[in-house]
Amino acid sequence: MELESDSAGRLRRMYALLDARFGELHWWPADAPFEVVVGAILTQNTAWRNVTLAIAKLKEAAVLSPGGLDEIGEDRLADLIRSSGYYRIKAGRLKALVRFLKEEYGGSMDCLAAEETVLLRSKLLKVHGIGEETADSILLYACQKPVFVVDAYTKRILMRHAIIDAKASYAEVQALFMKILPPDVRLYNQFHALIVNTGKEFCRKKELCPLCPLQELS
DNA sequence: GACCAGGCACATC
DNA sequence: GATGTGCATGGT
Repeated sequence: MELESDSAGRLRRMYALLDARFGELHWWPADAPFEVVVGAILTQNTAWRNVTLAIAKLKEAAVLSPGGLDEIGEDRLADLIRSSGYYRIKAGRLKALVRFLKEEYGGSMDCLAAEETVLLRSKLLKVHGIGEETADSILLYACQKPVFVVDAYTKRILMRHAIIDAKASYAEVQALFMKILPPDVRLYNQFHALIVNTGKEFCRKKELCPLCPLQELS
């Protein structure tokens, strides 16, 4: 229990430090909920910069919509998203996603977002190519559900500050945040954005973080 | 030229 | 359940 409350305090301190350092980040960078969903798949194990190029291609081809992606051929789709890497895999995943959206919600993001959170999460996880992080990104950033998103940066930063160990599961890390923080969409959104910003800038895989705003945590 | 990036599915033990 | 591997581009 003592360890538990210690983690709670450090997570709150972490939020305060990063929020003071970066300010309001206004995530996810997208124009519409459906663009969030597409971006969530395209950014799997991929630098965001490469995703923006692919999104631009989809917009240019006027297919960045449920109907557009449903109509387009998978080979053509793969070609448009080439810059995001794993493009054949991701073309199949986008196809699976729009098929799901069409069959379950008539292609409407509003209907998707109106679904009850726990049920929607379990349904998303059954879609080919959607794992826990992608599902939670969709829930939080496209559907405004209070679900905390855990990614590689989250685990890396928490490990560097000895708040979790290497074998902590996705569910365990997520539960840690959600037990400590109130179920607030704006808070979860901002905290995750702060973590990713910090990870990109100060906490890359093979670097220590001499200028990291989290120095004083450890 | 190696290393890395906002994962996931699948095979194998 | 844990571990290993394929998928692929573009920036540093």
